[in-house]
Amino acid sequence: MKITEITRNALLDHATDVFAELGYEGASVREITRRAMANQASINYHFGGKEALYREILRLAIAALSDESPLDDDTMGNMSRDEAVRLFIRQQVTPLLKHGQISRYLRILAWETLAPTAAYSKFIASEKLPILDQAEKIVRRFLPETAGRAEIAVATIWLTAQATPFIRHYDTLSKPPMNLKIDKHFIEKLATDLGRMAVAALSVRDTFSTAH
Amino acid sequence: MKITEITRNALLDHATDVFAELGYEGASVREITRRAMANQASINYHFGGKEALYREILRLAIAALSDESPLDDDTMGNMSRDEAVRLFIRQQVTPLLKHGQISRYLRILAWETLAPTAAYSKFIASEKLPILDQAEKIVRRFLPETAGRAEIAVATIWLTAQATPFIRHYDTLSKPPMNLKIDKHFIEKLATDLGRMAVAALSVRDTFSTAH
DNA sequence: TTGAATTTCAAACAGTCGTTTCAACCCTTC
DNA sequence: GAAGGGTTGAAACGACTGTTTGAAATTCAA
Repeated sequence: MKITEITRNALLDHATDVFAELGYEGASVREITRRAMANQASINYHFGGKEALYREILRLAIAALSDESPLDDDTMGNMSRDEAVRLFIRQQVTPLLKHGQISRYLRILAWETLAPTAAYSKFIASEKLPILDQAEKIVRRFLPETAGRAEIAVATIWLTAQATPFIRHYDTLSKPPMNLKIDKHFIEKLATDLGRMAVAALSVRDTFSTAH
Repeated sequence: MKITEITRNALLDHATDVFAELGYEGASVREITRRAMANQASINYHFGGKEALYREILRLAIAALSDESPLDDDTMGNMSRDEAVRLFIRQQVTPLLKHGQISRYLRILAWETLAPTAAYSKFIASEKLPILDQAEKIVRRFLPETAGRAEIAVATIWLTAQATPFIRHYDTLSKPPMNLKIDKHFIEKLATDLGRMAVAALSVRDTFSTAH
């Protein structure tokens, strides 16, 4: 590996750390270059500035998180609605497994929900996240035909939020005093339990009409 | 009202805005004093510094959010487990109603979960939030006696997270393109639906044993 | 109204921020 | 091995940060 790529990769790696810890504004060029043992001006040379470096990391984050979407419309249509829910939940939970690899990306995106950067806004303007669309399609199969916009919106948000607390509370689970081992077995059980609970919760919305 | 209290209150009010928008680090003394139409040094004079002002706002936030906890152990023990879940959910959802009054506090606390300040750490060290305890007690009534630590932890986190996405996505719901009116009727229906779904989901954990 | 205390004000301080600069260095290629 | 472009290095720039300062203005009691 060329020496120029070494510093470039070191900058990317440590910048991901710092951005995840402190957010875009909180991360300083000096701290990133200090950890990467690179010069203070190296970011401007290799990437063209702090924001350009952040854009590159955002690109890697989106790529790493979106390369696994086994849920396309066709396969989803051929499943029962219960199976669709379970697969959707499983898809949301599995990132926990390679937490060490993508936890930094998840945390960077968490920062974006609270303090959206200009770089991120431009990003999602071009890229579209089909998660909400998928969730809405699944949810519609449980709600009655007469369901209004509000009901659909609430159920959709609810479904997309079933897995997020565990990603958010990863540290709470894995560190003292809980000390749970987040391994493949744990994820498997979590996906199974959450899937069954979600099916049960959504099924309730079907048996009784909630319209007034 | 004395003129000194006017500036003091203006500082508190606009500082709450800025802290909610930009977080503690992102909020600048100059921006706060500019909005409050006060002098740049007024924060140091009235509160003793930026951090002291933030502590005061944290104190107000905790007070505003904790004055409403109708769920003590006694009343909860006299309820059926289904009623306990529904009341717990309702308690979590109701802050949405006076969103205009406490949304800024909620957002400040959301910042704290991502970037905890020293002021906040000292705060929660003395104050304890019984929400997790309440949730765990409720959850235990649904899980089998043989349930392990992991199962209880997962279910507890799940229950506490049922209402949060709607508080987090308040803007998504109330602003275009959704434009849902978050009024008393909406909250009532949301609490009812979420409560029924949560009961259904938790009940599943009881009917079948999940132990291997 | 006078006089003392409180509050406001503009200016300056030391520190950090991202970026620019240009000489010094490394490494490839001839 | 020397030339040349690619890369690194230390220093400096202007803009921003929270805080301090001391004089000016305002408020309140006598």
